[in-house]
Amino acid sequence: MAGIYRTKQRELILSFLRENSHLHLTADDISNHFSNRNILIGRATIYRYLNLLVEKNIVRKYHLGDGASACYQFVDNSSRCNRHYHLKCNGCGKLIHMECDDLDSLFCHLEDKHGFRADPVQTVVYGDCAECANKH
Amino acid sequence: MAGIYRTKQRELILSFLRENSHLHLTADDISNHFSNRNILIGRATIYRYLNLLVEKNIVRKYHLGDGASACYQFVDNSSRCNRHYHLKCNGCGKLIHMECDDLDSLFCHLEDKHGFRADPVQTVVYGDCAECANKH
DNA sequence: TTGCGTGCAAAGGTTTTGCATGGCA
DNA sequence: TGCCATGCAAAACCTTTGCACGCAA
Repeated sequence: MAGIYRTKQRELILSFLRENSHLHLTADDISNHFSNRNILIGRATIYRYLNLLVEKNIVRKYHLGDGASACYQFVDNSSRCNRHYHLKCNGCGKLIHMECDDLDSLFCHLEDKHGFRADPVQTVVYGDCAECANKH
Repeated sequence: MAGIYRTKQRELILSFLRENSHLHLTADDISNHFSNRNILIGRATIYRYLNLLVEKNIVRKYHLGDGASACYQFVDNSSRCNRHYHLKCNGCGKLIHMECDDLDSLFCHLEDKHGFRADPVQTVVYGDCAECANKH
């Protein structure tokens, strides 16, 4: 059985994720955040705890773009991040958080008509943002 | 200038991708396919050629799910794979290729109203398929 | 013949694992 | 005290790079 002890490191990591629940953080971001403040948390601890949190559905794991490293995001059920959608621009790499009723209804449609319960938090739409699309 | 020579290896890799344009293949899949047939193609060659093909928009690169390795898919402009959408089930891992007019209009909406030119080929919707959703 | 393409090996970056130690309950 | 969690280092994994050789044009 894992995840039953409350430790300093876990509190710190979880707080950091919670305070940045609007962002997609890499394991590296988390590691750097603490090493910059001279707080020592081993990378292994970070990875182990992140995997635990993903299993418990407390954080979400993404692979954004071609980058090799995974991103993690706190799942805040009370925030709007559950109600908006993520668009990732191939041109500038920008991640857009967008609220849109049409997208809401689309996800309902997928569930009602196709039986697929899509997860807006986890899904990322790739393409080109307005600025980058104009350049082409 | 790269990609100007026609070699045996490139023909083999491209044929394999084209014949499996409905699948998302990893570099490992490609490597294994040939090594199983005692055809020697170095991994470096595979990666270099795949990157070349991605640059030329002949294949698409994905990161599906939590897996660490990237997937590649031949872009067949004459097939329907350009007109349908990909749903990935978190439960069973199944990749669903779905055609849907509502999704078509959504992508138009994103471009018309939000200026975001979404790429349906590259975008994957995550969630639970009908079967897996019922289990919960 | 020229110069790109290849294979091998080594290096690079990210994530996982083994092990002894440390710390929560 | 028992057992999980931690940190370190090493390993595992995927991908890229350097280099000498091979091969297409």
